[in-house]
Amino acid sequence: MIAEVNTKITESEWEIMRVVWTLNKVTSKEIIHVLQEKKDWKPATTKTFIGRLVKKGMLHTEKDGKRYLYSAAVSEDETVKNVTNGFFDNICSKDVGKTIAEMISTSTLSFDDIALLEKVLEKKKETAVKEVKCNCLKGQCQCKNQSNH
Amino acid sequence: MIAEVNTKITESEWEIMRVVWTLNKVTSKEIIHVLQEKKDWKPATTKTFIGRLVKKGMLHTEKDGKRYLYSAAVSEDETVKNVTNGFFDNICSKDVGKTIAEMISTSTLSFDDIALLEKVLEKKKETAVKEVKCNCLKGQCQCKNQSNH
DNA sequence: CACCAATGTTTACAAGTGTAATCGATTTAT
DNA sequence: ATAAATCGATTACACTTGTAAACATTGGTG
Repeated sequence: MIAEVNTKITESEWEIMRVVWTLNKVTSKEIIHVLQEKKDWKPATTKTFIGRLVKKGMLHTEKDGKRYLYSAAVSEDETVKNVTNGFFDNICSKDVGKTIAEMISTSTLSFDDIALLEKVLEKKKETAVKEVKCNCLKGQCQCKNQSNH
Repeated sequence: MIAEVNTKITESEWEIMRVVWTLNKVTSKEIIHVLQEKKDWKPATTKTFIGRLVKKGMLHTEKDGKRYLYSAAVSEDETVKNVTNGFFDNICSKDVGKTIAEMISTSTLSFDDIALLEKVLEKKKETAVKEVKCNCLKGQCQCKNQSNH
């Protein structure tokens, strides 16, 4: 069986992972250094999070003399996907489109981004549905509120 | 000064809020009933979450005889926006577009959704930038990894 | 080779979260 | 009017998370 990786990630752990994703193979010293500036964490604090991530299986370790080189056991993409999925679970699937629209409106995007999004949308037409089915249970979204029999 | 509302919301609290957002003005009994099915929570559990939400200022109460009628003090839209903002804080602003594209790819969308998204994108062109500025600190995203001087 | 500095491990502790029982007040039914 | 049912408030408790100090180990330096 595959070694189980706990993909749930906390806010602080995310900070660590970002450094690892960026630098690929890092020592704790480097992570500590980066986060000391950004988050004003004491070295000990960063160490704690590193330790927890290793235990969770989200960081690989490779011995390098006295210390370890840390690397990511899960990709950033994968993690982002997990989080977004979890988030979309909290809203009615009918509202996902509207919510994405909202995100677009409030984000800063480049022309390239827009082009990409247009392309993706174009492609999406192939698999678009007439109406998204609501997956909520009665009492947890408007669609099923009035007349769902 | 405005009564402070703590907008941070936990997974379980979302469940409660969804019911309130849907039903607008509810008794604890109704909330309990809805969530007993979905989450298999004991009434006491639901009560705890309701209490915490009231304390946080996310639920308004209005006395109705012996009991209360609960209503939302924050809108679903607002809450969704808060959560997405928090989420986007965890990735490089340069990657927001790509991430939204990813969301579109993996979501089920209707033709109407796509039309809406196209419209929003069209509008977005007015304020699009040549290149999104990366807001990460060195060591936390690739853009600044190589040559940021 | 002994010691020091660096690095990982253990322990600590308060606050938040999930889960729930119990208590207390009060409305409603008998 | 008294008992029963209901509903909010209080208390409980384990686990997670943020924050960090103290401790232990060990590779490199003098």
